[in-house]
Amino acid sequence: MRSVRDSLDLLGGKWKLPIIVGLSGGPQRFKQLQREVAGITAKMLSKELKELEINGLISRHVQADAAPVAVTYTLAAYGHTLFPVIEALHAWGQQHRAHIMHAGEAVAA
Amino acid sequence: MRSVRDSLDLLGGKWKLPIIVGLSGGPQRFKQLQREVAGITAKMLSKELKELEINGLISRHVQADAAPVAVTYTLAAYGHTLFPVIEALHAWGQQHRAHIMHAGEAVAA
DNA sequence: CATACCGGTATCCTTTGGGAAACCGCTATC
DNA sequence: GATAGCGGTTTCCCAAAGGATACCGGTATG
Repeated sequence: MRSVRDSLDLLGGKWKLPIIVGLSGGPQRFKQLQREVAGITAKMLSKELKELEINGLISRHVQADAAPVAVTYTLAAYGHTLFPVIEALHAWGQQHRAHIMHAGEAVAA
Repeated sequence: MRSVRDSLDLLGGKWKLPIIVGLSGGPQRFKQLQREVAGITAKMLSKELKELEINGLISRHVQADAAPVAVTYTLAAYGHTLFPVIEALHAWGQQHRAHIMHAGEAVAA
């Protein structure tokens, strides 16, 4: 219970988990990531990325040599430990969508 | 990704999951539950319980015959489908606490 | 030259989440 | 009669979350 709340403290809010999902397929550049995490503003993305980095879940790499200075964000090793959480959420969300589609029938409680 | 967000829509916020955890041990009366979910106010608990009930995750039972009208909240069958989610969150939170102790470096979000 | 992309930051604003405290009728207990 | 517990609701209020918009210097592209 306390541990559930600990997790929620780190991962709570509208965007943290979606961002991690967005990075779970591999490193992404800022704008790429913004497109992937549909609906997020640059301000929010920037802010959330900072917090995620502080907590060691992702890492930020700057390639200064590149022409327009590329920045990539990568899911850190510690971030990978969140996969079970994400998978559980993913599975439940999927199941829930199906559940809702079927709703409308007689529901015996 | 969309499914993760769906889950977050239903379960997001500070209290929904803690409340479900609080009910996972069996039915609880309102005040009992409030004591169990440490820190929650009656207003919040009342509001969150309504939303959880609307979404079919818990059910509310009134025993009007009893002396001071007992009300009990129970995790509905559908609420039980959240156990994998809760367990994942619980495990991660526990692990994270250990992780932080080990690193000797706690960073609050 | 104009436009667009990159990786953001700064400013302003609205919405919401959520806490504190008072109060409700009812009952049982001291 | 006073107090306490139950299951809440109501009101007031503040802080935080989050959205919209504009802007920055740099480069490449048409």
